[in-house]
Formats: sequence, C-alpha cells, structure tokens
Amino acid sequence: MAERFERIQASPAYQLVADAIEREILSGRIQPGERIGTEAALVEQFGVNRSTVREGIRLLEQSGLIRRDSSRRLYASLPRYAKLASRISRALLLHEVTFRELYETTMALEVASVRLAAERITPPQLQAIADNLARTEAALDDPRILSELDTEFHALIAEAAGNRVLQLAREPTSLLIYPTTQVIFEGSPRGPSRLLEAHSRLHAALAARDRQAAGVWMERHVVDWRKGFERAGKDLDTPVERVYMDHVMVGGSRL
Amino acid sequence: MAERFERIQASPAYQLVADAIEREILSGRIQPGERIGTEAALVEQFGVNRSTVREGIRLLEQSGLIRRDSSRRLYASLPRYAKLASRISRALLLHEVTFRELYETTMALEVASVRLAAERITPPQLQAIADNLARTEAALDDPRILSELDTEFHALIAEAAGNRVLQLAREPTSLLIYPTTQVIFEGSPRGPSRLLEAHSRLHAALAARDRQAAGVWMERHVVDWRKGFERAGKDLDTPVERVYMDHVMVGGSRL
DNA sequence: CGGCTTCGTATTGTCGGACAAACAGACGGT
DNA sequence: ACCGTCTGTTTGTCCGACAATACGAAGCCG
Repeated sequence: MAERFERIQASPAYQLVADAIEREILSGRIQPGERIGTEAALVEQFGVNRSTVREGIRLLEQSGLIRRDSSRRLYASLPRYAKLASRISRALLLHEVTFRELYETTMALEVASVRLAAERITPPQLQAIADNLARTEAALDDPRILSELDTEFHALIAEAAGNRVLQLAREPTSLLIYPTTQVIFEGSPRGPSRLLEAHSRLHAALAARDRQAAGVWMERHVVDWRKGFERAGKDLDTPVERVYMDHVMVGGSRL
Repeated sequence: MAERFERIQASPAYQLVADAIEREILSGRIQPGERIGTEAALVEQFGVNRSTVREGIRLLEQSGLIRRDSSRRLYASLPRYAKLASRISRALLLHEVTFRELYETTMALEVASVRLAAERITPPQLQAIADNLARTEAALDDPRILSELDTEFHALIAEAAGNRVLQLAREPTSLLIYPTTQVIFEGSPRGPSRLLEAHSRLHAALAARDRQAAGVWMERHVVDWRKGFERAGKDLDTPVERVYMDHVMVGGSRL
C-alpha cells in the first residue's frame, strides 16, 4: 500500500507549550536574558492548566534555553557550553564509543585548535598557559593533579584558538579522554616528564606563533597519549569505561 | 571577604527526582530499552506527589535519556545523535557563531573524516556515495536539491569513517554550513559543476583507498565553499543567520 | 485449537483547586 | 541613606478527579 497519509502526531499539550516557547526564543522574539511570563500568564495565553504549563517549562529547562536565577524566576538564556559538552559526553559514554574513536577525533580537533591558536593567541592567554606549565612542573609526582592540569592546558589552547565551534566540538571528547592520563601516569615513571616537555614545546611554538611547529608537537603529544594508553595495558578498541567518568555531572553535582 | 561557606543549593524536588533517575541510567542499573516504572510506582518510591514525579520525568525526556514509544510508556533510551546534533546547532545559532568558525571547524573535521573513510569504507558505503553522485549529476540545475545532496554526501563520508565521535562532532557544523550552498549556487553558474567534480574526485580517492588524495581533495572542496561564499558577497565574519535554519527542528517539526 | 473481538483495568494526560515558602517591591522608621 | 517590616506575587508541592488510550485477559467464532 502506498503511503497515502502522512503520519499524524498528536503531541501532548505540554510538548506544544514547550515548542511554542522554544520557537519564540529561537526566532529571537524573546531575547536571551528576557523574562518568560509567569506561569499564570502562560496559563492564560495557552489556555491550559498550570500543571501542563509547568511540564512544558520543565522540558525547556533541561535544554538550557531557560534558566532560573536565585529567585526561581525564569529567563530565556543561551545554552551553556559546559552543560552541552557534559551532556554530549554522557551520550557518548552511553553509546559505548571506543577510545580509538576518541583518539582519532582528538587528534583532528587538538591539532586544528593549536594551529589556530598559534595565529591568534594573546599575551594574557600565553601567560595563562605559562602559569599552567609552572604548576605542571610543580606537580610532576601527583597524577591526579597532573591530569587536571593537562585538561586545563588543552582547554586554554582551545580558548586561544578563538573559535567557539571548535571549542565546543572538542570539549566532550576532552572530558572523556584526558582523565585517563591519571591512570596512565600512575604506572609510568617517564610519562609526566614527557608530558611536561610536550607542553613546553607547545608553549614555545605558540609564543613564536609557529603554526607548523605547534601542529607537529601537538600531533606527537596526542600520539604519545596513545602509546602511554597502550603501554598501560589498555586496548584502544575497548569502550570508554564509566569508571573514569567522575567528572560527568548530574544536576550540578558529580555523578 | 574570604569565601567562608560554600554555596548552598536547595534543588526543588522534581530536580532531585530527575537526578535520581538519571543516575540509575548512567550507572547502568537501568539498561537502555528497559521500562521506567509507572508514575504511580515512582510516586511511591520517592514519596512525592505525582505532579512532582511528572515534572522530573519531563526534565529527562528532553535530554533523550528517556523516550516514549507509541504507547506513551517511558523507556530508558540512548540519546539520539540526530537530536543531540540539532540541539547543538541551535545553541551555536543562538550564540551567533560566525561562518569563519564553522569553516575552520568543518575543515578540520571533514578532512579527518575522509582520511579515515579512505581506510575503512565498505563496498556498500562506496555504492551509496556513487548513488549520491549520480543524483547530484541529475540535479545540477536545482540548487535546493543540490544542497541536500551535498549534505548527504558528506554525511555518507562521515559514516564511512566508522567513528561515531567524529560523526557527532561534525554533524552540528554540517547542519549549519551546508544549507548555504543553496544560496551560493543560486548566483553561481559554475558552482554546481565544481561541486560535482570535487565529489567525483573524492569518490575516486575513496574507491582507491587513497588517504592522501582524499584529504587533499576535501581540503580543496572546503576552500571552494569559502570562495563561493565570499563570491556570493557574504562576509565570513558575520554570524550565522537564522534565515538558513529551516532544517533546525523543534519538537519533531521544522522551525 | 487458533484467531478475532470485547471488555475491564492500568496508565497517562489534563484539569481544578489548595496552601506553604520564598521572593520582590513598597513602606516606613531611624 | 540604611535598615527592617509588611504585603502581594510567584513558585513548589500536594490532593483529588476524570477522560482517553493501551494492554491484557476472557470470551466468541470459525
């Protein structure tokens, strides 16, 4: 039988409420920062019960388009990158992506980031990276701190690249892959010093605005991660494990 | 004044309900596909009112962790890539990212994708790309169809790369950037044939499993997009316009 | 005996109303 | 100008109710 009718979808009222409000925001008729009407007002506008309005609001609340300030009042809002990235990380985790997939993606994104950063980095950003480097040098014997500094280092570079799309694209992968350095370093005496050297070289390349060198060193650095990962007895083709995912947030607090 | 106390956050009950369920899913205690208890059961377990439970469920529903099948019953679910990508696109749109940011990111991700695809593409995937190519050739005078085929072409390559992380990373950017080809081609007589040539070359490189050639041609292809964009009188540093965003979905239907 | 229909029950979607807590803004006192 | 108080508003939570729909079991017919 031919497809005579297109599929009819009877969405519940709360969904329609959410869609209507979302449309207002996406189309720009409600500016970010502007207040959404009170529940009572929405009840009147939509002609539905307050419970229904509230359920619709909950749908949007999670998507980041709506935010509550201290007073619990609702404002239209720009979705926060950190929240989005965390959400994507969780999705990748649930889909059981492999470390190989993370590795390949990280390679592409980090190299692209550092090459752009070499062109655009500002003195304060360079200074921030130097600070990170100093702290890294002081924490060579603490894998936990080292792993956090490593994450920060790459985030700083991404920021210096001056590209928010690239920044958002790399963040979820970064959240999943960098925590593993902690485990890698716990059984690798030479690992920390190799990390420090790579970071130093990257900093130098950035300071010299040497796009080419920055890219090459980043590539080596990421390859080094893979080698360390394999040396730690892990297989690239195993799915990301939940164990590492301390930092994946749920409702503002750690999982 | 020093930060003496850490910020105290009193989350509403519906938020706690949502967090609790989310934790169950993320930790694996509830498997994807498994049913979430009925509202009545959750009311009993959490000791809160049904309205509260429902609001909590709405929070999760939007995040894709929970899905309703035809019967409206709730199942734990893996977040859909398409939905996530669409959501990210919308966020980028609201943040008014520039075409330059999209361009740079696309360059990195598409080149990486095609290089991997050259190694891993399977005969059926190659065939799908050949089909796309044939349809492209038949639609050279219709910018609208051409733009859709272009989007599909690159999605096929990303799929052939066999990397879900990379695939998800490029999807949001792709959703924003490829629709512009329609506008570009409307004033560019030679554009469509250039697109076809690039796609043909890419297909040939993939068929030959030539990683290097595939990367080079993709790079040229993306640069070509930029040139066309500028030739159409547009500035790379302008924010993405909502006008192009027909395909950004809200609640299952187009915006 | 198997397939189909029918009917009762379970579950969700929506509604109405109610109340406590927290907040914003106005008011008045010092 | 600063401080505390008061009041109306807004949100969070609860209770109860009912219609629509889906599911599952019982019954019917071939």
